[in-house]
Amino acid sequence: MKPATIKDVALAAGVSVGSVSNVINGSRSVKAGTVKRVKAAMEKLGYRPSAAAQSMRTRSTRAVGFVVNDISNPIYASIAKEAERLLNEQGYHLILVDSDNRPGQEVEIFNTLNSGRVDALVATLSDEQDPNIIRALKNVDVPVVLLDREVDFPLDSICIDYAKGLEKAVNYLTDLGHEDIALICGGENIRPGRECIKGYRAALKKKEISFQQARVKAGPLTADFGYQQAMELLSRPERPTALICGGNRIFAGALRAIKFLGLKMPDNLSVIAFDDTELTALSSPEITVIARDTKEIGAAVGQFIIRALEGEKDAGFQNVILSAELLVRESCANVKRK
Amino acid sequence: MKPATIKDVALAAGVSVGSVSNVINGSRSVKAGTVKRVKAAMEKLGYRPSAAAQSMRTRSTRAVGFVVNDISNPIYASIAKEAERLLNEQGYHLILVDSDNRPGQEVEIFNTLNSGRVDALVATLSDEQDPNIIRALKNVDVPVVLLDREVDFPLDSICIDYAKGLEKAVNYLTDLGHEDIALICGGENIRPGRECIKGYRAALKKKEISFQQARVKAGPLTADFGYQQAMELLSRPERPTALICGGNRIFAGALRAIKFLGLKMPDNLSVIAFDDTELTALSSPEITVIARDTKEIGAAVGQFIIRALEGEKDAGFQNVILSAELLVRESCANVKRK
DNA sequence: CTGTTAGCGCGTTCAC
DNA sequence: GTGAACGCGCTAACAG
Repeated sequence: MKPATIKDVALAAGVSVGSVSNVINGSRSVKAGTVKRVKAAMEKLGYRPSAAAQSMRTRSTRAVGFVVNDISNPIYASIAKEAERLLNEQGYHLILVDSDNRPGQEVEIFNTLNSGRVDALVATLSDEQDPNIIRALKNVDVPVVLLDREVDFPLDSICIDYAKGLEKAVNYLTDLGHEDIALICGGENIRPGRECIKGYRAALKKKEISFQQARVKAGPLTADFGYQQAMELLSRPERPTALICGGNRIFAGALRAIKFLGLKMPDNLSVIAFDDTELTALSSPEITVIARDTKEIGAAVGQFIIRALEGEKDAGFQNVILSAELLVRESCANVKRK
Repeated sequence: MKPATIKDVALAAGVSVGSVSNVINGSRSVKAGTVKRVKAAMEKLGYRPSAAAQSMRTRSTRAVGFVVNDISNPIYASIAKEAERLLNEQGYHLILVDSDNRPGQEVEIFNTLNSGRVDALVATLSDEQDPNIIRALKNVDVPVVLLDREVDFPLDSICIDYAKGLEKAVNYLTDLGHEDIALICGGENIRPGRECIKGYRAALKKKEISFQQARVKAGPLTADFGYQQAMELLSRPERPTALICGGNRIFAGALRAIKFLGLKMPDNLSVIAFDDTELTALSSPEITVIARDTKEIGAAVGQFIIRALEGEKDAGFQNVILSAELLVRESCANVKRK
C-alpha cells in the first residue's frame, strides 16, 4: 500500500490535481466548498505532499543546512537555536550536520547537501586551507554563510574579533603582574587561531614583554589537543603563571589537565577561557572568559541566510565582525613573585 | 546559468542518458572508454545528480534524521557521533534537528521530515502524551527508532534502565546515612521521569524510609526547571541532605542554584547527577553520576536504523534496555547528624 | 474559479 | 553495450 499522491486526492475529492495543488499552497483562491472536500480527502487518505517532487518542481526545499565542525561544542547549540527561531518565522527549517572535524567528512557533506537538499548553507570549516574542502565549498551552488572562517574568495561571513578579545585578556593578566602567559589556540589554518596569536602578540608587544614561541601551542580546536598541550605546558616546574585557552573545547581539555596535575586556580595558575558556557560559568572557581554573544551570532546567521534567500540577488557579499568581551570572574589572581 | 543535468552530460560525452546513469550508480557494466568520456564530461560541467530527482525516482534519500528535544544536551552529541559513524559506513548521512522541547515544533519537524526527506528517523519526544505529537509520529511512514521514550503502540526503541540506576543511587546515599533525599527529574509524561520516580520509591521502600511527596519535583528536563526546583528545595533551612538530579540539564540548573546559595558539596549537600558529561566530570568536586554509555547507545541507534533499512521487512519491532551505572566520585559524603 | 497539460531531472524498462 | 521512451509527484501556465 503506497502513500497517496496528489492524484489520489484529486480523484477522491472529485476535483482536478490543479485545485488540490492550489489548496495545498494557496497559490490561488479556491471555492470554500472545494477546499473543504479536498481537505477531507487529504485527511482520509493520510496524504502528504512528496518533498522530493515539490523540490524538483520548485527548486527549493525550505531547508537550511548548518555544517558544524564539532557538534559537541555547546556554542553551536545556542547559535543554532537562535538562528532556527528566525528561519522558522520565514518558513525555513534548520538541519544540523556534524563533520566531526574530519576534512573528508566535510567534503562529503558539502557534496551531499549541495545537490538540492538545502536552499542555503552555514558552515564552520574544519580547515580553511584544505584544497578538497575549498573545492567542495566552491562547488556549492546555494548561498553560503561562513561562521568564524575566512577564505580567499568572496563569501558572506560572520566573524568574531578574537584579536581584540585576546588583547583584553592579555592586558588584564599583565595588569595582574603576569609576564609568563601561555596560549593554547586553534591552528594557523583557521581564522580563530590566527586572530588569537595576532592579538596575543600585539598585546605583549605593547607591554614590552618578549614573545616566547614555546608558550604558544596552536592546533586543532579539540579537547584532546587542549589536554595534551596543557599537560606539556603545566607539568614542568618552570610553568607559566597564566594560561589562555583560545577555544571552549581546548579549555575543556586543559581543565582536565589542570585537575589531573592538582593545580589550583587562581593561586597556582591564572586561567582565561573562551565562551560563556556552563563549564566556565559553573566551575569552581568560575572562569574568566572571552565571550561572544551567541544570541547575536545566531541572529546574524538567520538574517544573513534570509537576506541571501529572500533579498534581491547579486546584492554583493556581506561580512560582519562581532566583538568579544572579557567577562572577569574568579580564575585569575595577582601573580606571586618568585 | 543553470546547473548541468544528466542530459547535458550525455550530450557532452556523446552518449545517451541511460549510459550516464549507469556510470553514476554502476547499475550495469559500461565500456571503459565510455566511462572515461562520461566522467570527463561530468567533471567539466561540474555536474551533480539532483537529489530531488534521484529520490523521487528511487524513493530513498540515504539520509537519516535525528530529532532531539534539546540540542544543548551534550549527551546527544556523543550519541550522534557514534551513530553517524555506523551510518556513514552504510552510505547514509545523519542530520540533526532540534525541537527545542516545543511540542508544536516537534510536530512540524515530523511532518516536514516525513514527506520523503529522510529514510528513517530517530527521535526523543518532548512529550510522550501530547496527542499532536503522537498523531504526527503515527503518520510518519519511514522507520522510527525511539530514544529513551515509550509509546503505547509498537515501535523500535532504545531505553535506559533508569529505575535500576536510581536504586543504586539511593542505596549508595542511604548507606552514607542519608534519609532525606530529594529528587528533581523529568515529568510523568516521559519515560525517564517515570523510571526515576519508580526506582526512587522502590529503593526507599526497601530501606523503610517513608516517601515524601514534597521531596520529589518532576517537570521538564531543562536547566531552568532544575534551577527553580533546586532553589525551592535548598533555600529553606529544613533542606534535604542529598539531592539527585534525574537529567544532565536539570543538574546544570541545580548546580547554578547550589552555587548561588553558597552550598558546599559534599559537606552541606550530597549530590548525584546524570551522565558523565564535562560538567559533572570536571566540576570541583567531581560529581557522582548515574551514567549511561553513550557509545553503546549510539551504536544501538546505528544498528537499529540499519536493520530497519537494510534488514528484511516485517521482522517485527525491537526494543532494548541498556543499563546505567553509578560512577562514584566526590560529591557525596556521610550525612552529618543533626 | 477549475480542468488540462507540459515538463522538472532522473532511473529503468524495453528494444536494438 | 547502448539508446529511446516512460513515469515518479508535483507546480505553473494556459484554456476554459
